[in-house]
Amino acid sequence: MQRALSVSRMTGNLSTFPDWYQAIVREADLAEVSPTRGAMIIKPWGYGVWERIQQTLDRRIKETGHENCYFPLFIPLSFFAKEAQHVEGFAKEMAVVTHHRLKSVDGKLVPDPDARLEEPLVVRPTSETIIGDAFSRWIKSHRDLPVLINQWANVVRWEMRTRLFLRTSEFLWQEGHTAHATAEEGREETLKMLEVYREFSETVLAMPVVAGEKPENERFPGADKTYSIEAMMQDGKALQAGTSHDLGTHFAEAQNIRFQNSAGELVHCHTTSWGVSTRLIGGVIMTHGDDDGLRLPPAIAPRQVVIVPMLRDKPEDAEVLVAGEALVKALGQVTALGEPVRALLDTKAQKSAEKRWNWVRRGAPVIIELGPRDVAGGTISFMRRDRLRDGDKVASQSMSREDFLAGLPALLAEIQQGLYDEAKARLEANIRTDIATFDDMAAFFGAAAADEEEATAFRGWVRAPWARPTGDELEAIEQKLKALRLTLRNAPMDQPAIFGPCLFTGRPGVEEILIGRAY
RNA sequence: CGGAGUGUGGCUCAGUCUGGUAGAGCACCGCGUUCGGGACGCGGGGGUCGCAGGUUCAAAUCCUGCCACUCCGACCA
Repeated sequence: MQRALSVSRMTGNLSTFPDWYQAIVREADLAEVSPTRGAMIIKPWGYGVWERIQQTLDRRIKETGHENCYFPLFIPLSFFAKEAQHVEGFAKEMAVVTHHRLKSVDGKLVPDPDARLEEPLVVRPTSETIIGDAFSRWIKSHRDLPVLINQWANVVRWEMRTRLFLRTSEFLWQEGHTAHATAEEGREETLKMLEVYREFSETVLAMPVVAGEKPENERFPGADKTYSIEAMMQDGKALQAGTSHDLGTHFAEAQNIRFQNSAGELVHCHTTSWGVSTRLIGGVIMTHGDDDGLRLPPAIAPRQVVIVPMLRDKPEDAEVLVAGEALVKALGQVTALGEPVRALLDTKAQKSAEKRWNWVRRGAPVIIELGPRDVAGGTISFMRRDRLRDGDKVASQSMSREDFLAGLPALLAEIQQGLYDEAKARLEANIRTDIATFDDMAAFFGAAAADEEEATAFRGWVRAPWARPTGDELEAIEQKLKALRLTLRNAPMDQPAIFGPCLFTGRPGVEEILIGRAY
């Protein structure tokens, strides 16, 4: 069987998975590496996916009472000195601006030594510090609370090794920042946004996740509690797809965010922050992609229906194009998944066969081939990207134009749901809950695997009770897991009533935790 | 920063050991025949062979230095 991609994601072992991922990013026209180290160029189709993510998530952020705003890209260096854990967490990956002018020296452009900034500026790795500073001025009274804001922005983290969408030195995200009067309100906000992310990921991205609390060692620098949604990729690895942090009063104390309560006392706010990034696109690729390329859930597909006109440099071409334009218009009148259908007539001067496969690779959910016979007969011939093939053949179907238009909302909803169900089944089938000892777990993850093929085979995750150790004991466990290339992912929100013994210590368990390999 | 590897047209790579006019497939351009399941024929454009030195009549090829990238580790939401 011919594949659209030159690389298969599943060839017995998963050593080709990274190649497959890169092939999709390139061949689905999503992004490319840029001349700037570690940063990516997001191409129109990839950016279109991001815009869909923005639109659908932004609506949810606003529906939960938040407002958008914008803070500066540059943050004075001194702002980071205020919260010790925070600076320790980010110090090693900050881009710093030290000069404001270039100078030509011996024909080479260099920063002008006379133009050194009094105080260096950090390109934001996240905005808690500068937003907290604003909060300290905005908030005086309990009547000012809560403050609920969000910003869509780019941030920079100077990572050692980068991968398109998954870890880049610059990435796009949204970061929500809120301030509350009480610990209880802060906790509620943190969990509310975690739930927004879970619902968004599952219904819009069709990407099932496990929402839970991160263990102490994986917390955001300066947070009381960090929660995450974790998605399982097709190689069995975990992708942290979104985080929500209960910052307690750490940042409020460091930045003097205080208010007078109704009793007249001056007290610290409780703050939160939460974010998702362009990494989600990487998650979508590794959740839904197949050997023919990307498969986009209709909710985030920039174009849900693409019409490829069958043109042959003959007089009837004009009729086909007219019919195609009319069809785009008619599709725009159809409402699916709560919005007008996004359709495109691909008039690019390219062979139709080529265009068709380009849209297959890009993951357009429904691809219509519109030829003279369809125009004459009033029919629509189309293929579903989620069920592209029937054996070796491309599975194409045909129906009347009326039936197609009437059935399209249900079709797009079915594709959306089908992609979710497929991923959900994979997630559920690959969380082992029957592993009771560390050695059994090590064996399961192929610690003793003789060859590379066995060592890189699909594993999934282990979910097991643990005693929630802390400090040095947790550190030791982390190191032990690291030797197996494993990490603690999160303690899922849905916990049973009783627990077996701790996988690591043998003591009575207090909750269940997920363990797996991660991106 | 440690270990390994790779730098040759847009992409994937051959050629390097054994120095002798820079190649293939795909992609791209033109013409023709095709076109509703990834077409074919003929013609064509495009590369200072990562960079800088050196050896030589002659360097992609040999020598020296440097740089970049990839993978593994370290690091990392």
